[in-house]
Amino acid sequence: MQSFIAAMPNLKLSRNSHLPFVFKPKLVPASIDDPIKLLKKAADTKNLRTGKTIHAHLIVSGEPSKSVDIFQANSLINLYAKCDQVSIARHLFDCLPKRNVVSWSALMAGYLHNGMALEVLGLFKTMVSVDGLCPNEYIFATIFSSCSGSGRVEEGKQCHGYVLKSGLLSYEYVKNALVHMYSSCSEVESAMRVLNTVPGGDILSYNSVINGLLEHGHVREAMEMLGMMVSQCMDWDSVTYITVFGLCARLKDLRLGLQVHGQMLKNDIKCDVFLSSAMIDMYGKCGKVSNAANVFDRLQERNIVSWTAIMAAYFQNGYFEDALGVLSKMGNEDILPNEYTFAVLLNSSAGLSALRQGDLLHTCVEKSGFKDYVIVGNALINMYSKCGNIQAANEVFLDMTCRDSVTWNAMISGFSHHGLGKEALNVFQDMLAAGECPNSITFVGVLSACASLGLVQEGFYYLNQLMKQIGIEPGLEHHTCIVGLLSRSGQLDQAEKYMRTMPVKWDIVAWRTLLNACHVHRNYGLGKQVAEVVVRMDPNDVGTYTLLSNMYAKSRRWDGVVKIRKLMRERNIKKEPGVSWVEIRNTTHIFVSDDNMHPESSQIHEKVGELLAKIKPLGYVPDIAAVLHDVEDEQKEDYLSYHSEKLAIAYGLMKTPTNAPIRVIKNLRICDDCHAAVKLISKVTNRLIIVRDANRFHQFQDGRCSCADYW
DNA sequence: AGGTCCTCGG
Repeated sequence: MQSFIAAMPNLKLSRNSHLPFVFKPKLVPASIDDPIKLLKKAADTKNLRTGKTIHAHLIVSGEPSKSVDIFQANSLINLYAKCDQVSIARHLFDCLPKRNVVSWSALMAGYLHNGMALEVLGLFKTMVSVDGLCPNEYIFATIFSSCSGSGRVEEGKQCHGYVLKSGLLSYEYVKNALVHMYSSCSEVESAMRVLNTVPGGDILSYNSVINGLLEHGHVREAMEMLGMMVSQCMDWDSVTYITVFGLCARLKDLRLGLQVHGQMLKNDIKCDVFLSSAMIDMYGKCGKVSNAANVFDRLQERNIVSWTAIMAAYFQNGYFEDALGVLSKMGNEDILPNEYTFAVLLNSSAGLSALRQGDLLHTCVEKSGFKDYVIVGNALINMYSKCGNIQAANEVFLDMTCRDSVTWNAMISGFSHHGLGKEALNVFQDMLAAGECPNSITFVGVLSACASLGLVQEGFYYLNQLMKQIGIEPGLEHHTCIVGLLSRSGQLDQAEKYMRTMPVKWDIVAWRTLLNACHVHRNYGLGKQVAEVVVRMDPNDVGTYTLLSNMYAKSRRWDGVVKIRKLMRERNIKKEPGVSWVEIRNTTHIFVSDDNMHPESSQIHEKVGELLAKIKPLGYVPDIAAVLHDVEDEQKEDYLSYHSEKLAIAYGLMKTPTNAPIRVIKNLRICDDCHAAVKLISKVTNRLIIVRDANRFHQFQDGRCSCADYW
């Protein structure tokens, strides 16, 4: 095998490995009985070192005059292909004087495993047209799989015809691969036709079809398929369990999930990293974090996917700190995050509005080279947007080389939440120009943008014309946007009429939108009626009582205020205290209205007094009507000064450089008085102040707010 | 001597 040996480029063992065996003969038996068998074993266990040693042995012991042993050559190609050394496999292949079908199939499988599906299709053409070889069932299994990987259904369909005529479709491997090709290329009908009309086939085909259905959102059909599979009494393999757990996760069907878990234990299925991750995911999506943590804690073997799955389970159930905490535990075991991990971490930071944490993660993303993954870019946009830094979100957006619909939606709704309707609509225009198809989420952002700009006609145009054209059925959330749109422009009666006449099953969010509008437009008559509806829908919602009591107070109906307080006492509803927080360097400072817990409390109060004195000449009048009537008049102003957001902003002004923006997060809606005060504070201090309240973002700058006094 | 299915984000 002389030419073959000479062609072998990478034979010298890696720098830190042992010297070639000729100097250490005891490492390898003097003669190898069955090198083919050993090479197969090395390939199957991905043991490149052993494989190379055997290769070396073959070179040294080979008779120079002997011609190439095709069996040995194929085994070597297989070895390097399996060990992710495709270029070496290719080199050996190219140097072969003669190749057979096995040589081709081994090499093709190597390319396929390295994600180079198109290369496989090219090889196939050469094999047939140049070498004139006849493809067999092995080749077609690989070809169909390559078609799945590259989305080349047309080539796959031609091969489908061939395997049908030649009878190769009777091989289960071929049939499974074909079914999988159709399933993954969203031709599920064809997949089911092959599955049902060609005799034979096994559990793998069912796995493929159910997965294909799930991936394209046909959950009901996937469930039906599961039923058919169960009725055929097939033995499930571990992929079936993974598939069915995926189905449970999608349906959030905990009962089925537990049942399948039980069956899995009974049947003594080996739980590998794939299966355990699917289980963690299922429990997470079904809201059972404790079960997910249980599965995770018992794992013998964990990989990055297991870690990301448990992290995601915490995140999806609102345990953002726990999700972030997983990162350091991972670090202890020297596991490095990947793009999915970063996406979960960034979204957890977004959930906490932890800008500092998000910034740190952004740095890690840049350093570790994951910044160009779409899911990471999307998560960065989401994080910056939810943490109140919409400019940074936009920078990430503009910097992205590859965008998907989630990217566009994140930017549109980000601008909308920040009250930047114009920017949101511009991004929407760019999205259309870029050829990205909007979906129903896009239109929620677009309609909210119309609302914040008061573009009533445009809003209706998007709802009735454009959405129809694209084929998106308006849902509850779109109709709610219309309620907001009408309300915002002051057409409260129209909004109320829209809710009364449209055949929509309105939820509490829609009613609250109308209620808010009544509050902002001081239409307390309608407001009180709407509030009654909201209270009936959720008797425990503190916000509604607060709003209602506020409306009574503003219309000086103290009897109403008393009534509401009595109602709240009876129903044992406690008023949630106002809490605001602000991040200064590495620390989050928390302020609760009316308390003096902060160590610098007296300086802060002094600062608030100073600020209020500065803005009074600009027209600030404390809104004492908003304060409950049983408080002494001279105390009312004090009450207002100690609102948590005022304390947090004052502290931010004390502790940050003069040009730094201040970001405050508040648990409740910002009150009228604070809103008016902060506008003027932004003017006298010349600062950008961003407040995220329970509903939205307020960007205060130069005496104005991005919400245009509507929130 | 060679081949197929699967887990983590919105």
